[in-house]
Amino acid sequence: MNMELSGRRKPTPETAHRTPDTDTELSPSVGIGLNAAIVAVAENEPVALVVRGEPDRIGATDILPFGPFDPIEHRTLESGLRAWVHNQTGLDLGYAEQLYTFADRGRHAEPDDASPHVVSIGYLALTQAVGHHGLTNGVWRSWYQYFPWEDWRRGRPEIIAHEIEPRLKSWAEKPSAPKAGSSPIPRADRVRICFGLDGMAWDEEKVLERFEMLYEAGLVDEALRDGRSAAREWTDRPKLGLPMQSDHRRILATAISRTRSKIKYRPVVFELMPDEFTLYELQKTVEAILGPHLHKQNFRRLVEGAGLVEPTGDVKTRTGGRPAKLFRFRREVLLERPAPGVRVSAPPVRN
Amino acid sequence: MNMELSGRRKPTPETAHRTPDTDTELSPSVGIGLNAAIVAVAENEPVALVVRGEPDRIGATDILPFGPFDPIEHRTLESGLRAWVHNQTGLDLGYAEQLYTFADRGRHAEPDDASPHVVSIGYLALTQAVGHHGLTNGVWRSWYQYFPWEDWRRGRPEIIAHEIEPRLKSWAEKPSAPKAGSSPIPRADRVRICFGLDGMAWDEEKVLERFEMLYEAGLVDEALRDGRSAAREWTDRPKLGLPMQSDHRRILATAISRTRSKIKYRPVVFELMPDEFTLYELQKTVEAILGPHLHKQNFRRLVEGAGLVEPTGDVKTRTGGRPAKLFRFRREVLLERPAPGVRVSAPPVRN
DNA sequence: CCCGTATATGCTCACTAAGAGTATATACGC
DNA sequence: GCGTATATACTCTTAGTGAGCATATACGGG
Repeated sequence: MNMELSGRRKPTPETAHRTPDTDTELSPSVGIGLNAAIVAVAENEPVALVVRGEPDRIGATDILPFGPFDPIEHRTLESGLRAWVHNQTGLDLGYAEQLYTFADRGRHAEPDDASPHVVSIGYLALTQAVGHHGLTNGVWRSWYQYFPWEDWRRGRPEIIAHEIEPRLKSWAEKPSAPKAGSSPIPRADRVRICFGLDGMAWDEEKVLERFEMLYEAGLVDEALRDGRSAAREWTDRPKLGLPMQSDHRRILATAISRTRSKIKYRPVVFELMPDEFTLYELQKTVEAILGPHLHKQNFRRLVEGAGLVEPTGDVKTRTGGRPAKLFRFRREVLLERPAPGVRVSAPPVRN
Repeated sequence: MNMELSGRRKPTPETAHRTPDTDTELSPSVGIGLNAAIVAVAENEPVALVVRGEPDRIGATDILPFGPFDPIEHRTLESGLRAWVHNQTGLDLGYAEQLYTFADRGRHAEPDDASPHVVSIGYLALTQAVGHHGLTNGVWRSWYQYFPWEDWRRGRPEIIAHEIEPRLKSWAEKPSAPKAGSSPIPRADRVRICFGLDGMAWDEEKVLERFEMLYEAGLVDEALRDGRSAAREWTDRPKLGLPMQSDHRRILATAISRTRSKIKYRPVVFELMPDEFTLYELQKTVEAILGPHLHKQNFRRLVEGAGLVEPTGDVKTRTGGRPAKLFRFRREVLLERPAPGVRVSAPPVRN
């Protein structure tokens, strides 16, 4: 509501030099877009649901399901999102949470100021890739296709040492635009921290920071499309992951960050799992999302000790070895602990 | 950007039953409001900056600084927020981060459907209460005036046992509206978890959940104003904290939640501190925000061991005892650790 | 001037959680 | 039947954290 925004009253009589112009239209020509990053894990591969559109000027075809928010038709932001996702993909979302509201990027992309400005509200949804109830449109794509530098499952991805590290280091040597206010952290340090260079630990949660740094350095296609000068300055700009249309790749990066962080203190992994699963399957799912730094015995102790799962009594055979006990999510843990999750801690420095 | 929202292209040709009506106005009549929860700590009291308006229909006068987002004038959401805050209070914000975008509450408050619908984007800002550069309007109010049940500094607040617990328990006995989909957690369990009843631990981060539960149960004034039936059903509804106009109290609750959580993994306390401070002052500030569950010696070991502070060499005398060493924030910690913060863990169950 | 008090600071101990290694059990395939 | 792959159990070590005790230093009152 924000009644004071609806033109009834001025905020405070004594207020300052400029008060909100509450008697005229608010935020003229601002559209609100709802974007869904729908995440699942299929065969140990973390995937996101994308729909394909016509290639844009940088050849990006992939789009996250989206649609404008209509306050008449949609009771809430989230229900609007669910409606759009259903209409575009046939999927009925389960778990969904709001991520972030973006409005400040890509203004350069559309110099035509008559076009409406858009604020996009990103959502994260978690679901099972198989047993998706009625998917009619869209494909599941590994999120590491868009962010190959995030895939540490087979060790440190080579793209970091070969492509990213040298270019970011040369970018760091250029002077950054001086910002007003406090002394900013030098670029070289930001690079080190973001990408875990020179002995710094790799922090798997910094997905968004890394993508934004690559954007700022002009190293992802979207930066070129948006007319960022840093992008034009490269003579040998590599292809760092698949681009997406609009700022959808940034929203997906936010979704990955949030998923990686939330899995540790809320039992959201189970949104990605079938009803029954073995502990090994659960571990593989967690590793698909976080990276493979998990010790099998400790993982087992962790999830059982935290009361996150309970055995069903059945076993799964044909695993290639001793049959594995089947488990299910133990819902009662929600009633017992304030923040249950797969509390794996950061891996040691692996460079 | 979001070019596909700007009327240039349809999302996907093969897309489903209904595609976004991109040829007409997007999200008609949606205004975007920017709201700032500006937090400081003054004399060991956590405070928020509010401006006073005319009383609304429930007598609420307090408003968070706010204003509509204007995409022409404001380069980014955050810069728009800073402009509004400056204009309304004279304050130049330092640290600010986005909290959440609200759109789904209080529709009942304004049955006049011709009034524009508003989406409000909440921001959290942290600053020093003293040395505020040029505050011309607005007052600092303890955030516990709005959320007295959150103030555990003198033990468990009596308002929980006297007012909240009995009423929430009787509310929990009423049947909740059955929701479609998965089996929801019973109200009684939600109450226990939210407010740490019956031996459950108090989780100081659940500020928003608690406020929303009180709203849902009709126990805060805003619920009555919004015409929630649960609010009308109470014959002896108590006054649970000061109400605010619009949904600003909810935004403040979100801000407190975020502050309490973020202080643990990012060095944001220092935004609230003067340049030089004693460890005891730092501890008191942390306790003002989180609650007083800190062991002095361990706190000291924690912040020094984490490299968060460094001694200035000076001491502060007239402390009533041995002079205390003065410290300052050690900025280099940002370059060393991925997630530096005052990593205090949850207090033991205290009921 | 000395001593009580309040605060600051240092040290130690116990308990727990987490990383990592070793050993044993059980099914499947050749 | 036996090798192999996987599941499961047990143990060791180390780091972190909660908590208590001891000591240092200034201020104020008798």
